[in-house]
Amino acid sequence: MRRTRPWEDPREGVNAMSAQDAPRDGEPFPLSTLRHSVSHLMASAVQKLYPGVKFGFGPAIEHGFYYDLDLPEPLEEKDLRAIEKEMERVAKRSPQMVCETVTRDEARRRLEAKNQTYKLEALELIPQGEAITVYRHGDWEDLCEGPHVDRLDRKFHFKLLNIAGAYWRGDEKRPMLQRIYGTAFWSKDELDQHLKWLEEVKLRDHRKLGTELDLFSTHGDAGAGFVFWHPHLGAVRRAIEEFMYQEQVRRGYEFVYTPHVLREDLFKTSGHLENYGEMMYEGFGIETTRYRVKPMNCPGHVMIYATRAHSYRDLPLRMAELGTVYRFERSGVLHGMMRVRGFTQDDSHIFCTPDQLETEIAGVVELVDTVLRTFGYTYTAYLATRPEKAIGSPEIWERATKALRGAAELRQLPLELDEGGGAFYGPKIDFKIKDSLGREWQMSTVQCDFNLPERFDIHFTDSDGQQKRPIMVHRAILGSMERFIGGLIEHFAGKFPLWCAPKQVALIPIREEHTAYCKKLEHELRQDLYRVDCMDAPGHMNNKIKEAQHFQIPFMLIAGEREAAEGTVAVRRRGTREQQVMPFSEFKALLDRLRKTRSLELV
RNA sequence: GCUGCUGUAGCUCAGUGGUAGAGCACUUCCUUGGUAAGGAAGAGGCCAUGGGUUCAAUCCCCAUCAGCAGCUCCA
Repeated sequence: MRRTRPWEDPREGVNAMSAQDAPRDGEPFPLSTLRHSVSHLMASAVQKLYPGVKFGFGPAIEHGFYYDLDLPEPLEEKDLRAIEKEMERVAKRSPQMVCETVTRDEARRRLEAKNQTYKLEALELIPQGEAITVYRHGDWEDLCEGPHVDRLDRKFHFKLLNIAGAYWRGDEKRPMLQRIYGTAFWSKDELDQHLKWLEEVKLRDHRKLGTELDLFSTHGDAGAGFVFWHPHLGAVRRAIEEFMYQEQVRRGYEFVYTPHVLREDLFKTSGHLENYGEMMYEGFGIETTRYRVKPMNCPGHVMIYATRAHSYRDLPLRMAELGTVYRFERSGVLHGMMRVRGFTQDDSHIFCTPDQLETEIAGVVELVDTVLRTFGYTYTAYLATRPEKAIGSPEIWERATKALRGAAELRQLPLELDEGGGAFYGPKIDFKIKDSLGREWQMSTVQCDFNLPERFDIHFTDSDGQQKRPIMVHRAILGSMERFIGGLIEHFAGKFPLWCAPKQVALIPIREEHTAYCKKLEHELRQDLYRVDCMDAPGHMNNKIKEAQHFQIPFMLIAGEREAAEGTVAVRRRGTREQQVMPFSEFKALLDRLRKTRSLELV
């Protein structure tokens, strides 16, 4: 799953960008043009302040722009403020932007004169015969295809946001430049709104909430990239696992468990060692044999399939496992729960005949829809077709791709095309969800695989008595528990719906003598498997209310003399300050309904 | 892994070349309170780890580990 960042690369962000990109409000230029021009403005200001600077690329991106720079000294946060000031000055002093078409030789001559080595390389990237343009304002000019705004003294607002390293041309073998990210809008209001959004993103960060709500931890002492689930998040995970278990059993899945450590030879057979070896941890010996920790669950499931002969009547076989896998990730990419070295996939492999492929995929598409909607996610599906390097005959690719399309049609699922984006072993549909902050994530996936059945030489006996090759469908709905639930923390901002909330009910006695009543209710709810806390430690009621609120507990039940006498509870819903007195039985009925329907609301 | 930054109490963070502080949390006592912080006292730190520089290092330098913003790569 990939996260689309506020300053996401334009290749990823094209769709999101186009929506806000139409010129409006009498502005003759689209927002992306403004941002591209502001990146030029920034570059020229940097040039003024750091005369030796060399320039890389400086495009507009989804939420702003960046420019890559080669500077002898590392920039600091405070330097950005100085650059912003200089930008204001330059915009005032030399607002006119001019485009000039030049010959290739002329462009080269000018860049050489300024020793702009990266730009010279960029010049070589422009195909022969294409127009070469230079954009200039004041005494600063840039090799650039444009377009740009006409004047820099138009009314707009910008802010430089952060500094980071970035490889020249995105290639880790090339030098690393310094990248300054910024953003720009036509109105102050929109800029402020965007900055507020960035703040909100920060507040919801699952790592921050993870500490505040006592959800999970990672430990340098225990090793980077390994998640410790605390009781609170354990409850969330448990609820979601049960939900997934039920939904899958309903759809004919059967649950299996496979070992975490397997013979190295098995990964030779599966091809993982060859194709995925860099992601796998070193092997180790047990007696005279080499073993590996599994990076994927597929070989284990194939082992189970291969234990006996299968008839076409057995198929499809839908094998599911919450399979924990371990993969090597470079230290710099680790990120809270989102990018880790050990994680549990809600994995499944469907062994089916080519004829069953379409129906099976349609079933997965339906399951994806059910699950994602339960969490309030909307999503987009992408059909990823045959890449350059692929195994399997064109006919079978054709057939599988057709099955994917057919399944989507059956479920009335619109497909975006991701040409050549398939795995080498088969085509797939990926689902990108949109969270409550409007960010896109790659999550569910359903993939056809012709490779593993071939490698493990598994078959089934068809109705004509012939031995045939089954197709394996790999599918994950949540992806991994770590990444999914990490995303969920941010999606809900720690305010989980009742059914999967860490603690569902807090019971608060007004005075110590009301504890017995609260304890009784606690017991009753707990017998019905509710996660409930009677806050009976000595201390003030107000403090307990504050604590329950801090932990985003959906319901507080406050009980004193009146309630104990009448068998009622004073209910306070998360997010409100009002209380509502009702019979306990009525409250219990509300709970039951919210849990049963997995309601996203508390009413 | 790479570039830059960071690592001080459970959490959030001040601070200093002469062995440390705040708020919240925690403990104890007082307070029995009807809906977002009652009062008082107390405990808690080998200042990430290992080297160096220095009479002296939490502070300066180097390395390691971990984290943060990105890049590259991914569930």
